[in-house]
Amino acid sequence: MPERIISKSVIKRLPIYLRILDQLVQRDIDMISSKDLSTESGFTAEQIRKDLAYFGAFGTRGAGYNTEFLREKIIKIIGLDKRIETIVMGAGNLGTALTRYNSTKNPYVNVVAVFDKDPRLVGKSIDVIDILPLDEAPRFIREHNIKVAIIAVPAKAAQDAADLVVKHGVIALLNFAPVKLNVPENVHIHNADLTLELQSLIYYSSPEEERLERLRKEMKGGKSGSHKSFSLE
Amino acid sequence: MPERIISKSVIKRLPIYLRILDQLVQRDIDMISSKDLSTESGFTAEQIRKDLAYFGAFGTRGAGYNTEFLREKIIKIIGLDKRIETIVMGAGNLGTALTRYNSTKNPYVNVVAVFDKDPRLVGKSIDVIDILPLDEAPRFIREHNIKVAIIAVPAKAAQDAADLVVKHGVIALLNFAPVKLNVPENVHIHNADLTLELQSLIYYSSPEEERLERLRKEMKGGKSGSHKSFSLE
DNA sequence: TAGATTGTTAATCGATTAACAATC
DNA sequence: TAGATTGTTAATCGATTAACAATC
Repeated sequence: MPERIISKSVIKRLPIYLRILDQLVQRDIDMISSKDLSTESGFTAEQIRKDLAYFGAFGTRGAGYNTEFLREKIIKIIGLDKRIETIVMGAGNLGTALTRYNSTKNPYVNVVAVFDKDPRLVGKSIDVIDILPLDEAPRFIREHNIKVAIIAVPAKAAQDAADLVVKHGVIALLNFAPVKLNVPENVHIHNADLTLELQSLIYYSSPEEERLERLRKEMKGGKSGSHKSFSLE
Repeated sequence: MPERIISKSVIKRLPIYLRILDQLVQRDIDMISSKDLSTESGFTAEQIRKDLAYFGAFGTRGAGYNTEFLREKIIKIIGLDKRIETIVMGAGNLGTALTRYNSTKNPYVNVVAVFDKDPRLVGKSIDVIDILPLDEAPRFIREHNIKVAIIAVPAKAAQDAADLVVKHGVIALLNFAPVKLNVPENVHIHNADLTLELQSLIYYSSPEEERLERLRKEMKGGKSGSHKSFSLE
């Protein structure tokens, strides 16, 4: 049943496998077992085999996976076989960092333009990528058939930026603004809210015992006073 | 049983609830139901109630949650009640963006120093935050009792940067470098690999039918030729 | 053939959703 | 009291892990 929908968790692991395969191919290693992929990726060998098996039988029993072959397969599965062109909304520090990185070091995705509303930035460029005014975005998106955009504008401007690009054909957004964006349901959003990441990390920044002690204390303070879950057991 | 370990998925949602509560408190709204929290956050009301119930009974039946009270609780649960000081390794565009954002707009976490090995950057500052040379990091981490660090250096330098900060007391890392970091098991890592985010988003950047068509084609090309999962059913 | 490793099915685990009694 | 909404238990769903037959 190829028409089964593949879960997001599986899709999220594919680029990790791909990166490892890139390195293996580069080092002229041409076979790898799920066990070795496990060591490299941190996922279990069983999970890796299962993930790959959703898409076909790409390995050879007794031998493992041919790195070049598997790499090509994953590239095609994700849809990275044609060079993907994307745009960045916002030419601040974050937009600049993302543009720089993805116009040189990302082998599969290319930033082809950056848009900003600040007239002092417009006309400049980030490496060889031009910073264009916001109102040129519609035409650019259409002409280049842009499907993916990165939102790196301030929170207040994020919904407008999203609306603008979606209106002209973008259907996948990587959102760095700390807001929940509302988009039509055919549009996919990945939120990369760095503040949230950092805050949830704080939870783990004290030693285990301290954390549990803190929780125990907080639970005691429950709204309705004493409560059965405080029992020592 | 307060000593039960709380799952990562729950912890990841807490900062989202917190942000909403921040806004509600600011707007002087003092009660909110799980239903309304659901609308704001996108999670189901049941899930929100369940998440909160792990930590205690913070609501009032028939009425909902007191925003200020719940906000305080979540702050204490995450451990954001004392102002958290963090450092950024790497003063490139990404490091600069993260420093800027988290020294002004993040209400709970503060970047207090940035480290870079480039002598041309050292001595400068990002807003009011000094860029310090790498070899001052050990002393700084100890003196300020830094527990959280953000890795924003190039891939090649990331493991060294992680080793350095961990050696001197850091136990939580937010890693932006596109590499798997090896750390002792008491150290927590959140990976925020923007390249991977972008690549997995590409999977969703073509319309559903096209995606399935692509998969069907790829499966046909399985290593070992024809294979039972290609059947039309 | 013997050894290795895949692909797949079954078992387990964990997280989400549904339902509802408790209670404000 | 009646209406609303929580907190909690039970049911479902989905994802991971284990086991092993298939096969290179």
